[in-house]
Amino acid sequence: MSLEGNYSPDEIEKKWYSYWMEKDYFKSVPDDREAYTIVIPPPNVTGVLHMGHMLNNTIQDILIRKARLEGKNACWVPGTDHASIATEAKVVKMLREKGIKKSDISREEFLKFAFEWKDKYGGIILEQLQKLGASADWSRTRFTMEEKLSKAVIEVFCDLHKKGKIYRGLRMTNWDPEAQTVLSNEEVIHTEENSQLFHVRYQIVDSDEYVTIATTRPETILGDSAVAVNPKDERYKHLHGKKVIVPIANRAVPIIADRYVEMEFGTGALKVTPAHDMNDYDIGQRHDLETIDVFNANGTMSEAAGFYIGKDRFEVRKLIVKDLKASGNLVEIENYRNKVGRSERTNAVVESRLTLQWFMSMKENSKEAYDAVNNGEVKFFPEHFQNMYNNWVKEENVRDWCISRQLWWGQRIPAYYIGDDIIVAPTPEEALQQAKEVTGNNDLTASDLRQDEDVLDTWFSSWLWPMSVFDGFESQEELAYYYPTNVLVTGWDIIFLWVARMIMAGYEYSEQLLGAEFVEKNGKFPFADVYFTGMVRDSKRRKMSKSLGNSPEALELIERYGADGVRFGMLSSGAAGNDIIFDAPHDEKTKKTLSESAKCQQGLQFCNKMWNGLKMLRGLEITTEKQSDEIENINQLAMKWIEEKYEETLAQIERQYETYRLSDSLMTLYNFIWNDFFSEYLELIKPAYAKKADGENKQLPLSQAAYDHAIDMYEKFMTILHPFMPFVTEEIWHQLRERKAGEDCIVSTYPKAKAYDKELIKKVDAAIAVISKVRSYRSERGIKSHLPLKLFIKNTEGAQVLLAEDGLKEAIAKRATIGEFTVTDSKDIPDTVSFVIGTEQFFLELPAATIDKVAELKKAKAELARLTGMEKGSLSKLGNERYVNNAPPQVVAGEKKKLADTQAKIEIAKEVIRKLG
RNA sequence: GGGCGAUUAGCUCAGUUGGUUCAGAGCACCUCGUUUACACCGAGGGGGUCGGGAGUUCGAAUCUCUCAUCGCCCA
Repeated sequence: MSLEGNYSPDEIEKKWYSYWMEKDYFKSVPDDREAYTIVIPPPNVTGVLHMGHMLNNTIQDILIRKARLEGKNACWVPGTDHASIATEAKVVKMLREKGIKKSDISREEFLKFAFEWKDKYGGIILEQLQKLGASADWSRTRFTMEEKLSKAVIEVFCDLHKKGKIYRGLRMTNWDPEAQTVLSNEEVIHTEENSQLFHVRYQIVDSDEYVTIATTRPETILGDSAVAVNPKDERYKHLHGKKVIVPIANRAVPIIADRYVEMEFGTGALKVTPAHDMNDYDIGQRHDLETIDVFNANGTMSEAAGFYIGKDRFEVRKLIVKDLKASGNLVEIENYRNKVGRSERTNAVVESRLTLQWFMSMKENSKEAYDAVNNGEVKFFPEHFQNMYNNWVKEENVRDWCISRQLWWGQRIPAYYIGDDIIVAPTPEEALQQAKEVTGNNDLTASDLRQDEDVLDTWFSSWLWPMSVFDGFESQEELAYYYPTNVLVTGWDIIFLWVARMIMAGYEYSEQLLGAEFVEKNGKFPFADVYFTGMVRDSKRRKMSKSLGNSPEALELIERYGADGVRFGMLSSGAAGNDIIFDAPHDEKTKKTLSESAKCQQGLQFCNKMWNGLKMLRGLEITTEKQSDEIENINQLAMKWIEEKYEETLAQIERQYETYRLSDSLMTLYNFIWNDFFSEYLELIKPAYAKKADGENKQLPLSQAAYDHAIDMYEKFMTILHPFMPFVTEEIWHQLRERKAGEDCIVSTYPKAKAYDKELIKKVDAAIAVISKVRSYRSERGIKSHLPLKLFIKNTEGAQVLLAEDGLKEAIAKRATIGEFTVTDSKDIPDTVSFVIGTEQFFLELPAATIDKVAELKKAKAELARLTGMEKGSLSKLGNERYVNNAPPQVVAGEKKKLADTQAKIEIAKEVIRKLG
């Protein structure tokens, strides 16, 4: 690969990814090393890569790559989720396009189509993750509905049933009329929507009087069984026990008194529809009311409604309003905002419906899950998600988990019915055997048993993921090595759907599978840490989604900026746990979000910067001859300093990793590489140009020692940066020097942080400040950067200490273009301006015409005022006994030092003013 | 209705148990520079009463209370 031109990621990324795959670097098999394990949050099998995946998987990849570099046995298990509702919906749609109706084919035929579909489109998202650089062990790719994992799900169902934790019952449930299945509470998204509140009057039986109720759902009037008022409500006391006529339906229903009714809401009278509202159902139970289900499964009006039969519920809302108006029973329509529950998957408005379903009791498991997080066995990052978690999982709030779904795509519930008996068994054969025992009839055959038609909730398979991907339910060999996993990286939106339930499964099964001794030693939890990523949002803070069209195309971003650039962009967009605002611009004309990003661009520019730095180093002439003392001194200082800076950076990054502050780590590293390594270090060692005898301007050579050192440093931070930007680092790693087989950045050694020399760093910081000050004067006065200037430093103890550092003086001279740099005892040097760095005073000689005495005086006076204020503050603090006695000694000592420094600076400022004025 | 979180520079955000110059970073912006790695660059610069108010403290961006605005979770 030539080093010409700018860095172009495309080819390089392809090359290294296939190289890593060939070398099997992502593969993990149990050995005697420490394991570092992450299981992927399995994306939907038919999904395509979106911004959320990129963020999430970038973070997982960083953690895995770092662990690998640290010599751990890093194992990242990829896979996909069968996503029953979403996938079934897609397959149904695909079949419809082929002219096939789901109702016309058998379960077996449907599943055949579904598996064909899955085989065709199922792997796409995983291939896309590879483009991002994900170093998952692809040989371990799992699927929640594959045979082994399904077997585990069925076993778990039977086991929990045996333990009495799974039961079947008739409950008010959430019904998705589009998918035509029941949903768990967690799959219903409640949002505020604009709607209307209809005031409808019901006539009192045998009276001219009416009672007016307010409802957002007039179409359910046909299912009314009562009108309820608050018992304390004076307005309606005279109506208790009377009856009213339900409009349209023309049925008489009782007026009942129930404390649930809020007197202030609407008219204070509530229509009660036990079949279609959770609260109404409860009222119905209390008052023994009739339950009239007026909807069919698909959300159209049922026979029981008696009117509008077969029409959709929202169409009926309009019709019924019209009819109510015509009969004079519509009193008022009020605009209103109310919470509407929609299906997470189909976005259909969810109906409450009384259905017979399978549930899992949450009582015991939720308590364990609560304790796990609250006693610190499982740690959340950021911590505050613990509050949200506790709120859901605590005993008084948690509700039983509805686990059956009226779908075909999923694990079929292993429950078999014969007469009134329910047999739960892992296989039909075992079910038959049990049925014979239960009924006492030995002549039963398989056809006498009817298996439950429903499948299990997708999450009922994903909650086992950290165990089932290691085949933990059939053999414990791998599980014992990889379990518990180290960290789970996921979005906070599935904290209840998934995270809480995996914790429950961990506590339910780890001991059962691995034994008491194992869990005693290693813990029952499925993961030690949970890193919650934020949601990726657009500039209006809306969640990025396909339907809104507000998301850039993930793959286009990778094409444009390279995976490294995109990883950089994702990471620098926001801190852990916070939602991240992704800065993709908007095309005003087409209203579309462009697949562009300034932050990803910055990432690509960073790659380019490193690329060009390498180019420069490689282009230098190298010599083994001894250089001038001046050059040797500068090089020595630069080398010493960058090593200390490197150690400082490393220590900082390590601290940030511990709390998963990965964006901070990347920025720390970015600053080190760009500012310290390139802008300071490399500029310090870079040889100057000199006129040769023939008049040609030629760059001097660089000493071999300095070159080798630069390459060493470069190599070191390639390893540190590798987890964040794997491709560019691997490429540069190989460009830095000839490599033997297997000597690759991805498997290089991550260094351990060491102590570093803070004093040296401070001294060089001061030197950099001097250089910056000189340049600032040049910039203000329009003095060319290559015109040498004279610089003086006042001879003090501090100055001696500073200049005792070999090379420091020369370094300042080189970087600030100082012709003469002299230590002076004089207080007054003509044609100079004076400035203070730290506590040292410097005088910079400038062309007389460029010195503005008035401005200098003004500056000096302002400085004096600032310093005097600071002195006053320090004096009052130190004069305060309570401060001196209460504040920690090092703080007081610091304050004393600050005062002394301030006072020294005040003297200098006064001196400067005296001279000028 | 119950709960959680946020409010710091034009934008996106840090600020680690209250304490050394703590008011920061990146981007954006302004000025200058086409010097020989990189204009996807270099040098320099401007910019915030830390949402308002009160309190605790020797000391508050940080702790407490309160108000305001915004976001989220669960009913």
